[in-house]
Amino acid sequence: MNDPSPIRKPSRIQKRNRKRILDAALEVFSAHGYRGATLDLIAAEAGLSKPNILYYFEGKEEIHVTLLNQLMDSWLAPLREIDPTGEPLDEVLAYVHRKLEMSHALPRESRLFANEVLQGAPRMAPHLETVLKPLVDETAELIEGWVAAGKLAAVEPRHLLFSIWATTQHYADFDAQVRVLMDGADVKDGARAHLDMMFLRLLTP
Amino acid sequence: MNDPSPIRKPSRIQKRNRKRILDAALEVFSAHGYRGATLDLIAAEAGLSKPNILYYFEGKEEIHVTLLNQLMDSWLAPLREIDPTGEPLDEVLAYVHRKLEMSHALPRESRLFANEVLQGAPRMAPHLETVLKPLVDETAELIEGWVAAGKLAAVEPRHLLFSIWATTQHYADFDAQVRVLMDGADVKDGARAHLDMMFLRLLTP
DNA sequence: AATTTTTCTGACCGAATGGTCAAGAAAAGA
DNA sequence: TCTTTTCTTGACCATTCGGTCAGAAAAATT
Repeated sequence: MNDPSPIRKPSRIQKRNRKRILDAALEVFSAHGYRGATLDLIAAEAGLSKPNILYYFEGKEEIHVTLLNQLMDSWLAPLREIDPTGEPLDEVLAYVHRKLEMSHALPRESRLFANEVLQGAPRMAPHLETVLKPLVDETAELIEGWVAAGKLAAVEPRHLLFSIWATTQHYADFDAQVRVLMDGADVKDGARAHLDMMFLRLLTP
Repeated sequence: MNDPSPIRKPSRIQKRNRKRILDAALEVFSAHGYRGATLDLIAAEAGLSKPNILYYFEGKEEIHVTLLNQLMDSWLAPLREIDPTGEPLDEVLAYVHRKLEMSHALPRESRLFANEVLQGAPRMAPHLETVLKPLVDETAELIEGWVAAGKLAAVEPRHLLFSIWATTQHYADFDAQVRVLMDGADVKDGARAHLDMMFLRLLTP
């Protein structure tokens, strides 16, 4: 009676406003962390009143969780695109490129994720277990197969993935530091060339 | 009159309690971020009353800033230890080891730093400019010299440093994720072997 | 147009939080 | 021992924050 009915499909206004709220929340959560973000800030950013925010979402936490759930999918997409039938070296390097591209195109998402994991992933532990882990296990097996077939140099697949994630997301997550140290210089192309060489040298059998 | 005199040298009790407070604050700030940390939590962790905390520090922010300033020194120590007269490849790989070792021995410090930079380094921007940047500029020149002398493969020094920081600190900052994906397996030795190989292959001329 | 349903908001509320203060307890100094 | 200084705390305070609610405004439905 006081709720956007969970049965009916969402109205035009509902779709528009939920989108506005989630976009504003992404901005605020990624910039201030979960505790640093306030409903008032999100409301202001969204151009809506605070009670109206709470008309569309049950509370601060639900907004955050919704954001994280949505993120997980797009965040893992590049990993899912690795083609088991492709040329191993090309596939991994293309994955590095996709991750770097995402870090550049979606820095807020990267920081939202980083913030959550930094705090111990209190609101995302189940997702890590049920969504991320199986996908990583599968990918690890694939890479092990490629290594065994002599298509890639001997690497521990999970540590390889950690290295790829760490180096690509670093440009989004530590942007404040990168900007200080690279003042003005073109970061993106330099990063791409560097990571390309690094993983090429690491993985060439 | 209400302040630990800034002129006199600190008493035995002052030294002990300031240390307790900073240690407790490191624990709390690194686990919850600046906003998520509360004086009550810090006080409880330190085993002191809240007003007593505020007898030794002017406020929450001063504790945080003190912590960051102290951190900066020990954090950059491994970089300062690079010997310009040493064997280039050995020097860089030893630096990687030191950073990985720190990530393992001082994860709270790593997360404190990560938290701060993630939020845009609001309380540390000056330090990054005045302390970190000059040191990085100097190190970059050193590495460029080594590259020009054919002692190292051609790399962009700053991106190399980013890669080293990102990959080593990842094990502390994203520990929650690493633990999920590596359940039980020995992380430390695997990481060391992996990073060793990665940077060896990258930097071998 | 009349009615029902959805969307929106001003005014509030209780809890949490950073911080203050007067005065007591403990050390240190004489 | 007596006095002074340092250290400690219970009781408060003002603000912020997540959240509620009654009812107004706007859409949709009839």
